Amino acid sequence: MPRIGMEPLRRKALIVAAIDAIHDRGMGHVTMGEIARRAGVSAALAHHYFGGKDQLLLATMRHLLAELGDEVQAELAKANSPQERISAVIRGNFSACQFRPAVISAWLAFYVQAQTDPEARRLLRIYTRRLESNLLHALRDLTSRAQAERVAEMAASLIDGLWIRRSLAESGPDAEGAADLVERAINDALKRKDA
Amino acid sequence: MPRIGMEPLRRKALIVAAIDAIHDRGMGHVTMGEIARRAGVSAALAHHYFGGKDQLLLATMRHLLAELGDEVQAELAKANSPQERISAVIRGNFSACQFRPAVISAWLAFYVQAQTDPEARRLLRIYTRRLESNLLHALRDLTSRAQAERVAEMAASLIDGLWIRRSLAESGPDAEGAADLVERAINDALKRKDA
Amino acid sequence: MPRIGMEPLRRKALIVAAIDAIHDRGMGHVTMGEIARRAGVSAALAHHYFGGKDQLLLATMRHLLAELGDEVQAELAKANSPQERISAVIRGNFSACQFRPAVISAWLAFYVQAQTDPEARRLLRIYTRRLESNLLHALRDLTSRAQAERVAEMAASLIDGLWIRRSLAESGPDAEGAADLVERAINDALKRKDA
Amino acid sequence: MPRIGMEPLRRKALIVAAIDAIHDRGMGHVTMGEIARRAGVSAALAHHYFGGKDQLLLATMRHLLAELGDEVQAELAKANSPQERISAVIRGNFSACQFRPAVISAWLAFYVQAQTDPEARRLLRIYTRRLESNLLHALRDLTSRAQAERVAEMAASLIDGLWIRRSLAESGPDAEGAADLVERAINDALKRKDA
DNA sequence: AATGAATGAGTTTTCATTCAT
DNA sequence: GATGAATGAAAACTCATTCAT
Repeated sequence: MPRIGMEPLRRKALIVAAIDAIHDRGMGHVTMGEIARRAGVSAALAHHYFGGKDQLLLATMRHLLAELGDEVQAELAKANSPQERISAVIRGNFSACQFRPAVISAWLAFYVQAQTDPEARRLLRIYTRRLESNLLHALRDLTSRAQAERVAEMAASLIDGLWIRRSLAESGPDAEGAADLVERAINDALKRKDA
Repeated sequence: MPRIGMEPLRRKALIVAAIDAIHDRGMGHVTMGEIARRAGVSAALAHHYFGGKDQLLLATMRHLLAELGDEVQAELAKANSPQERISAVIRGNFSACQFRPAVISAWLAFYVQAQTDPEARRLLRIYTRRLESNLLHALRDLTSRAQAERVAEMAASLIDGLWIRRSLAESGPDAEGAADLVERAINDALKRKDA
Repeated sequence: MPRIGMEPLRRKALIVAAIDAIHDRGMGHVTMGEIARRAGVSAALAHHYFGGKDQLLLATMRHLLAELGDEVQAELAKANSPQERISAVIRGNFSACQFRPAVISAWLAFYVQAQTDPEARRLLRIYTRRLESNLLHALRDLTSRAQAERVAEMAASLIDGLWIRRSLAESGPDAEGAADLVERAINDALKRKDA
Repeated sequence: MPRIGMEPLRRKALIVAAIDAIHDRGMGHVTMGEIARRAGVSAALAHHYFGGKDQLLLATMRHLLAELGDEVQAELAKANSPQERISAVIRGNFSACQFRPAVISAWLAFYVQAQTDPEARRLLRIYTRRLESNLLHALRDLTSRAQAERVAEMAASLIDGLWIRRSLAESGPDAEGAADLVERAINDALKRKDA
């Protein structure tokens, strides 16, 4: 029962299905058929819209990247001080929507993909740079450039590390706890005088 | 020309080949044939030795895990103070052999694997717990139990995060720099009085 | 924006597109989608007009056949002697419109098609017989029936052979040269006394 | 029941099966599965040995080309005069093994293939040049260079044309008749004084 | 012990064709 | 009349795995 104007809806449905499929089956075992089935369409349609498995996966990654960017921006828009901006970046990264198991699985899978696929690597580098740049920006008002860079790198690594550990955790730190942990580490680091 | 006593050598060669293959082709694209070719044996032999692809991959993971454990133990054996023990755990985790791109790729791939494969998950949890336990042990002599736990979690996350970021870096933090970064964060955290 | 009276134009455009598509992609790789795209319509429409891929291809063949017939008839209409009629048949077969690479490719493809498809075979036999009959007719006034038949067969084969070779040629005989070659061969054959 | 040393046998069987399959189904409809089934092996094995459909088809073409070359060489080896050499080239091209319907179909299909596939084109050009060169060589002892070239081109075209017509014929010229027809045309052409 | 031979099961991919609008 | 949407069916291709030697 084809209706017109379905394309964007199907694309979105396929991307959402891809995230879940990656979580459930593992990147190595996702098939177009599986993804399409979850999205309620035929594998042929998924091909038609995305051109192939790899491109569907990259589109999924771009979607995740954009969503994360939006989430951080939304938090930043509400911030009124350097402290609040730091907090906003951190909380954006740990927002409910990002910290879901399926999404974490997908991010991890893309990190793996990026080891071999140049386009995935390029996309992931954008995320990496943006995170560091956001942190650096907020820290610049609080300390020296040299220390700001060190702290930003530490904070970015910590965020990634908490994500990756979360993927294994039965319970582990919830989003709230993770954000607090990062903020505390930043504050501790900023107290250091000699840096 | 089969010779006696070849089995352990073949197994080792296959595991090393698996690590490289995962790095070069990506976990999703490694094949028994590819691994066997790199190891200079037939796919049938790889199968014969390990019983199947999944088991070869798990054996590779166990190998990595054991190697990391040995490396940390070797560092710890040389340590004579709490501070040195902390440093030993960190440096063990960033040792030259562990911080090679191919090895990082493989670890990442196993994190992904662990999302769906219970045995991989079990093995990875062993690593996680061992790391935290090692850190906790060293920190117990320097601070309160509550703070030691918080700092250990932070340090463990930081180590994982630096690994994952390293996998994308063109240059990124070298092993030395990564270790320093973690030690500094631990020291900063320990200075905090209220915790 | 559908307008009335478009059907014949669409049909023609699709047939022309089919010829080009066969040339560019090869008969084995032509798709309805490709042909329709070249003709600027949807695949569904192509289907609607012709009833299916096979029928579009057969229509294309009929078009080529008709065009060749017309061209030979046009030349014949101007001929006033047996010699001129022979020349007319040959020149009709090598007329500019027929000797284009895309058209040659299409003819070749239909020869292949005819090996398995009875309708294509039937159509191609019509061409074959018409060519031989045209030649025979012109030759009957110049020699014995037996020799006329032999020469006609030789000439027809030569025409087909020059076509097929032309399809591979970087330069090869142009239409003019090809026609001269055939005429000369016919004249040489007619000089033979004993036949 | 795998035995060693099967590879060459399988390759040959697959090539023979490919020729028959092309004849029966038409190049556009041959499938690896069909060819493999005729050869009595799995489609996977055909892939394993040839790497893909295109390459199996090219291998088939190379086989046909080599066979034709051998056949002409065998005839040439027995020839002791220019006249006999000409006859040898012609008879080699129409030898029983070459003039079988399935083989003719395959050749035709490769002509079509050559319109789009550079490798097929290259291979076919080799055949084309070899035929012309063989004819030219034999003719050089009988007439001027200029006339030898013209006659060689005519003869080569005639050979190709007789093949292509044969592919449609219910009866048509048998190998013997085709060879005679070409020889006669050559002799007629050589009688011409002014060339 | 080791391997070439062989395949079945499964995946991606392609495409003619159908249908609601 | 014309098309975007959608798919079933079939094809190429991949690969872990088995087996005779």
